[in-house]
Amino acid sequence: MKKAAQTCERIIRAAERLFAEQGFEATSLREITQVAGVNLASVNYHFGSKKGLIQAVMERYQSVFMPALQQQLQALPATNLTTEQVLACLVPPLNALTQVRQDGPEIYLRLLGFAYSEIQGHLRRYTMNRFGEVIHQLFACFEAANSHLSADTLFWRLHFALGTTLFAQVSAQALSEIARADFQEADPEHHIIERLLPYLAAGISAAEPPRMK
Amino acid sequence: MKKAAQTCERIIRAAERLFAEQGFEATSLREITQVAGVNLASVNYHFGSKKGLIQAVMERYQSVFMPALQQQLQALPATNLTTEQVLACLVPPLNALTQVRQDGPEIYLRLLGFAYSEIQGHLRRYTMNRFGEVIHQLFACFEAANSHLSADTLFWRLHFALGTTLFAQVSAQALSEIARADFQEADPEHHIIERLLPYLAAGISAAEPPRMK
DNA sequence: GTCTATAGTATGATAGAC
DNA sequence: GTCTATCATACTATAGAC
Repeated sequence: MKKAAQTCERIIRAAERLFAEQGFEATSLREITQVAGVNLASVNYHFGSKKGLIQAVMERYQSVFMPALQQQLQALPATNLTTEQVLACLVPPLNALTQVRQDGPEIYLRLLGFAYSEIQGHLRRYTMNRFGEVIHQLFACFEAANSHLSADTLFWRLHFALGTTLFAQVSAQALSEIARADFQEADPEHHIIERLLPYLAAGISAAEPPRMK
Repeated sequence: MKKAAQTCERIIRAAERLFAEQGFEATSLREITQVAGVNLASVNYHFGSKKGLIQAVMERYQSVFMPALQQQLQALPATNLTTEQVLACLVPPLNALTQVRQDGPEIYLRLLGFAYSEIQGHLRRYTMNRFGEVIHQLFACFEAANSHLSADTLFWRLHFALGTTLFAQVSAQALSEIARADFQEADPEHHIIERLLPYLAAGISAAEPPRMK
């Protein structure tokens, strides 16, 4: 039947918007099905459970983002890597998410942020199982670009950078409103990523501080 | 009666631990009262509502942290400020939170993180009303230390830095476990703040990138 | 101040008619 | 595949006895 695919898509599109706005736990199946204009029971029919729906939503983005990232990483020069170059690899895969949905890049980062801060352990496990290899490649590139740093310092800084990005996106809307009021900034959040990259690159590559005892 | 103060304190101490571990929404009054060993109804008797309890928990920390921060800021030199110096002002007030509770510094940062990412609008309003002046002083110091940056760039970067810090603390436990496994790091999370400061300082003060159109 | 009992509401999930 | 109706469960909050 044609109806099924239509219902699935309506559910997915409503769910990803609401999840990105409010987080996973704060969004109820009732809300999703109401916005989607479908019956409450259809979520469980098509996705088994709320958890299944969450994974289906993430899968749509990861399956575009991760291969695109892999491609970018492989196109990097083998020597003289810079942190800026590696960070720049993340931008095209992010922009490619517009093919999933018009505002796909923002949606995906927000979903990631909630996945990380809510204790959705199953999501982290699922991502590492499915795309662990790409993630490791990305780490290796950062290591190549930062040979002046010890492995543990780089590890922490990369997670700081991930945290900065996710947090920035989750609070992007609120911050944009404040910024607009304070500085007459017309820019919507499209350019947050441009503001972010210099900050991230400088933070990641900062000289290793003397280790105090 | 003596009983009342005891009950209040048992509730507060249980609540702040659970809130810091799981977030505000994910922690139920049932869980809190069970851990505290008091009756379910006593929360509403003593604090009026769950929202009232949340504010009482935050107030205990803010009322120590904010005056200490104000004192640090006033002791800063009037000229030649550096970003590192301003950031360093945040450390003693944070450490002072051990007087609220042994693990007060970690607890407070985690509470802040959840307050920020969950849409606890009332918390933000309450904090700005109560301590807005100190926050503005802090911003002014960062401006003085970064005259090479435009006001809007600095605004974004300070929020990035706040995000980095909160996110780092919320994921500190998970990251510490991974780090311990990967690098035989014995350090518990005590030193996260030391790892954080160089990253933050470099990110905040990074040269302004050429503005692309 | 403390307790029991319960009202009132919202959730995820499912059985069964169509 | 879709719907209605409902179950089982969890939550915040409160009334009223002690």
